[in-house]
Amino acid sequence: MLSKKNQYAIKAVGYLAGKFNEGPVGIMEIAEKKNIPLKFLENILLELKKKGFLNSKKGKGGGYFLITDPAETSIASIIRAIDGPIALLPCVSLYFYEKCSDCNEKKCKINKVFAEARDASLAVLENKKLNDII
Amino acid sequence: MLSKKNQYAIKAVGYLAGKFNEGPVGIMEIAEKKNIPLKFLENILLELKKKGFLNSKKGKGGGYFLITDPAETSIASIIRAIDGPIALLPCVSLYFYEKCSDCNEKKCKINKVFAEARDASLAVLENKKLNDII
DNA sequence: TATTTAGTCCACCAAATTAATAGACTTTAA
DNA sequence: TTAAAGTCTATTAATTTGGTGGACTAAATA
Repeated sequence: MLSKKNQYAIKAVGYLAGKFNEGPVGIMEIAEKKNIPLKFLENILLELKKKGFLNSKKGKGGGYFLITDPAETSIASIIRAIDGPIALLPCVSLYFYEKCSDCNEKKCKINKVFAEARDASLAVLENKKLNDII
Repeated sequence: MLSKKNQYAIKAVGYLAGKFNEGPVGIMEIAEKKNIPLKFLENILLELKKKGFLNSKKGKGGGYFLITDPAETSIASIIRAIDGPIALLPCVSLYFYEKCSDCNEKKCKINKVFAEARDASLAVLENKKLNDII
């Protein structure tokens, strides 16, 4: 299961994708429309900004806006930015790999099964873009 | 990512699957072979016993053993027993479903994408059995 | 240029969950 | 009867989660 933070992040970023190229969207508007606690949302948007998905404009009429192309930004990339690994085990993660303490991955069947599950899941999450969740 | 507990559970149950019908396996043996903290493993095996996957025998020569057929016991069922939902969002979970506060699931594209990811992942995890990870 | 609106940033907190440990108790084989 | 092995309860430590507070900064506009 994704963290709550990540669930909110996806909703927020989906909302911003729907307003791509329409100027800054106020954080209050996103919080209200998507039912996200304001200050929690602040943390999330800031993090997405640091990770390069969003930018913001200060002052009156300011807000957040998507800077990556929603037709090119995968759902997987958002999940990785917030929660990290998508794989179910560290030893099959592509971006956050950690070796098992006790198994030989060449032979380990657990590794094989979970690599297959990861591939199946990523086939969807890498392929689907923000445009697909507007 | 699965919880550490679940990662250990899968290793342990995989080990027991490899000794199916060979009598009780001591908890110490599992802990050592699979590099799992003994007392933590105790919790895990007890939980798997309560959920109906294992049984145990007390006293000298005792230990734990699998009672479900490893050819029929899916990886998905073990994950559900320990961590609960496999889906990435509550609103697409088959066994632990929770409604979103703010979206119409008939229309929600987020729901659709994550349902598809869930199906892809489950196609593997439901299909792979304990026999496949010995 | 003063005021107001709105985002930035940093620190903090409480609750829940996760990971792990301790130790007394029960059962069973030899 | 004793030693080996699982049972059970409880406690603890660490981490994550979900959230708050408040001072600060930038920009529009009156």
